[in-house]
Amino acid sequence: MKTDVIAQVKKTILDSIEKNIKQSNFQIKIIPEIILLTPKNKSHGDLSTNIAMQLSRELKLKPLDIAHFIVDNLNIKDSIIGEVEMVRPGFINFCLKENWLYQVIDEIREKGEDYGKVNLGKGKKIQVEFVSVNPTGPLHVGHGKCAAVGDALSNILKAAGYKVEKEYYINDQGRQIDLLGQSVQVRYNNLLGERMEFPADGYKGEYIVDIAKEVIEKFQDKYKDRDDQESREFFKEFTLKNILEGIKEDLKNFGVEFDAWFSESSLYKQNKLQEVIELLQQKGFLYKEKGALWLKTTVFGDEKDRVVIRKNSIPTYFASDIAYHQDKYQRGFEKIIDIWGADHHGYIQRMKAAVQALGYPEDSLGVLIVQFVTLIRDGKEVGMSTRGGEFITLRDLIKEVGKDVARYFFLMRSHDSHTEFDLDVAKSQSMENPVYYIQYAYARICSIIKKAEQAGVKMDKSKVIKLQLLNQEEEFELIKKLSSLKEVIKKSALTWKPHFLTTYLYDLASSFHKYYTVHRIITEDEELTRARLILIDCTRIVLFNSLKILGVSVPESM
RNA sequence: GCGCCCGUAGCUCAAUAGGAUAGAGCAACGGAUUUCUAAUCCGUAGGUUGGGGGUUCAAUUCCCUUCGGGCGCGCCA
Repeated sequence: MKTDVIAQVKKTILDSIEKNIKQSNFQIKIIPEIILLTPKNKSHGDLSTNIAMQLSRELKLKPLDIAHFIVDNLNIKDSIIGEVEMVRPGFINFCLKENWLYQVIDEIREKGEDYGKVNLGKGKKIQVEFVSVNPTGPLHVGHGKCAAVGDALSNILKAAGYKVEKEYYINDQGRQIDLLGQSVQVRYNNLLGERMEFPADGYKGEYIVDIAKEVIEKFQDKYKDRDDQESREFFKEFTLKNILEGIKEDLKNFGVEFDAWFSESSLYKQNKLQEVIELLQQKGFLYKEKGALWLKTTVFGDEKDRVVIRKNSIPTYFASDIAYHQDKYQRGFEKIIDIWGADHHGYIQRMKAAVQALGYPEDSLGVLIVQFVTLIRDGKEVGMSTRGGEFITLRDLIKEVGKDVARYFFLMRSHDSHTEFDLDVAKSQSMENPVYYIQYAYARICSIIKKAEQAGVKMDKSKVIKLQLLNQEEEFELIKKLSSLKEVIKKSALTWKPHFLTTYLYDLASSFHKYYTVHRIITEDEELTRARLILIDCTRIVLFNSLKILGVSVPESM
């Protein structure tokens, strides 16, 4: 089994440095974590550490002197490590012999679809809950960004060795749902010529009328001019089901599949809410005031205490959420990630407080805030107000630009910065569009491999490949890029930022395109051709694995 | 008023868990194709990282302050 070359070299170096420091006369309490990273400037070597500078303050010595001591006593017997040098402030840089790059190729060939996986999570159970839009209307583009981020992050965490479950929480309960049912009921009656007053804060969207029309199609005037319990229940359920199906379908078309759909009303049916209130009562975090029941969230740093049961004895949304989160922990998740839109950020503190009141550590719950999306058309902002009439749903967006482009655009920037989504760029099949740029690299590789096969050069595992023939600058660059996938996955998983992977993919595609332009893959020299084919096939594998994580498809021809 | 996020090239954004000369794309200008897909590649130009302090050997990154933009501050969800 080919193992991770870089990881091995790192270990060798780290062990030696650490041993070295320990054996010295240095008076240090705790040795800081020694970090080896890849310098952006290649004249600084393949790996670099800043440990000498980190130690300099405590030791009151010049960083360069410390670096000298470390390097002089370095005992590294790894054939792959070449030169070691010290530079200005106190960096220690390691140059590796070119051999290591060929080992990367071997590793990729051997691991194939598993290349890029790391065991950071060690099987830890983690839940990612996202989208969770109230089922009172269709998904809009902002929800699409949450969906893309949540889905990609889940895939990244899986690749990083966590056991991940994706969940959607359905608020299928309470006043808003009653109101939703009523809205359709009134529209239904209106369509049938009945005069019935529309609820004051009812849902006014056109989709409500569409649902009413569907009721007519299926049930004609069966519920006409009725306002009894049965008809109300009927409209509520019909509408809920209808909208939820739409949401599920939209998400499916967007490439997002959830492992679980969790219904709020199930919490009530199973008495979970009552249980959690009693638990909090026992723990002494609840008190009565002004006829309502309050949770002492201020104990855990919230601005003010929050109501869980209203004066009218109806629980708040917050109460359901507490019960819901308790249920998550009871299902054995060690870590919970909630992904919310930016308009909910004010909710983080109270949710974290609730989790702590339940007895779980603060950082067991992580909340990821996804900033808003602005759509641009013809250089102008597209109004997103529901009333404005220009409202664009996720479904519209997918229809207009396609799933791949939509997903990529949502993932190419950091989730905590606003996304400016230019529809014209997204639709252009040109170099402006980064999605095509990356997919094109993949298609190009597939095309070359096919061509080589037709010419009789097949990638044969049994043949000995002379990887040493890969000695061009562009080839080294490309292999180095290939080697850094694992670091990228690791970083994305630790910071919960999928955009690191997106950026990486673009760079990788760029390295390949450059290589392609300068060198021919299929040459007169069969051995060279074989070596180069292996290289681009490895590139294909890495592109494939990364695009799969992002949920963007891989076309073999374009 | 209080809290959170953001401010980097003309525009949209990056910047490895504080690191070395702040990088891409678009737009502008100039080049490359008898070649495995030009949806590509190369070059030029473009910056006081909003302003001002501080911490550090080292700050776009951390702290304080100020300005500008977004969002949130219900017994709504």
